[in-house]
Amino acid sequence: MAECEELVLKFKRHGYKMTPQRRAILEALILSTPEHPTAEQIHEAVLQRMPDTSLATVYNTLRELVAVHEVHELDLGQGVRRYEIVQHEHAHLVCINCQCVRDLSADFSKLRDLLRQHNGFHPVRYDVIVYGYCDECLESGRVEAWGAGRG
Amino acid sequence: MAECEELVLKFKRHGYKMTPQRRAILEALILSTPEHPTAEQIHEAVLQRMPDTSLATVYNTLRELVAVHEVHELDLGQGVRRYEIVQHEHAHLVCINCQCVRDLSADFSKLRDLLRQHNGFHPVRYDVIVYGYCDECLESGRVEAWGAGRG
DNA sequence: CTCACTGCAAACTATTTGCATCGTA
DNA sequence: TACGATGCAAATAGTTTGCAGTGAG
Repeated sequence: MAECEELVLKFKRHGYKMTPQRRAILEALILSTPEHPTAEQIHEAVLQRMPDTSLATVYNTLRELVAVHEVHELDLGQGVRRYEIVQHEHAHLVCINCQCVRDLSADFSKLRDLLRQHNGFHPVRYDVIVYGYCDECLESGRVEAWGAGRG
Repeated sequence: MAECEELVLKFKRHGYKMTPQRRAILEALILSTPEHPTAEQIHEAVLQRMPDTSLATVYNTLRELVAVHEVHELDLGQGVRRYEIVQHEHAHLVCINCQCVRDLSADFSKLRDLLRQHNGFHPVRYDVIVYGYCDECLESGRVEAWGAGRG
């Protein structure tokens, strides 16, 4: 897995030591990035290879990866943070029924233009989240009151 | 405050009883919406008029307001939820230094178009967050390493 | 007069931290 | 070998919940 070695090198380049736990965390992260895993989910994946790894180590490593801008921490309004390897610009589609998360390629040029005009704020990062229902939920009838909208 | 009576009526219309605590919460929410207050901040404001109001009541009322779509709950990646009265479509500008939050009027038509093409997801709500630095922070020199970006 | 709402305190959940031990560079 | 990384358990912070008493409709 070339992608993994790349990430390992980047990590070392920042002065961090490479341990088996950290390598397992990086691998789990790469393999599960499309699912936008939580720290817990990464921990579960890591446990299969390194049964004694603690959740605290996962959190610590993730914090370091975020600090060196190799990983994005996502707050998608679910009360849990999710993580993804830094990649091309995209929006997140969050299903408010099954909580799954998908990517949607999109460029934020219009938003950037708007901010360029609107003096007074200096953007660093964009987070575009769309809440709604995924097809799987709608088709399987798991969403009851879809369309009614009464609380 | 006409806006407040309107909200009170909407709230009653959903079958909820109106209590002095709830009225104070609605008023605090209307007055402080531009600041995108947290539950704590709303609680503090409410305490000035109703000194015995509990934080739990604030949370409960906010949950109900969110359920009937009168209020939006915002998760801006700060570890706290913020609240705002539902209003016109806009993006949020979040200062990663002082944590202040501003609105930016913007329409999400391009994003909607993109989603219409991209079958497989049924949008309900859009959340556009821009993280960066506000002018106040940059001008006052409160941001040290601005531009360097080294962790 | 009833049942939804309240305050309080305890529970919960996600995340962080302190500390003694371990292992990479 | 030295010092950063680890596991564990305890601490923290935001939010939710259970319960007995209160008050809006």
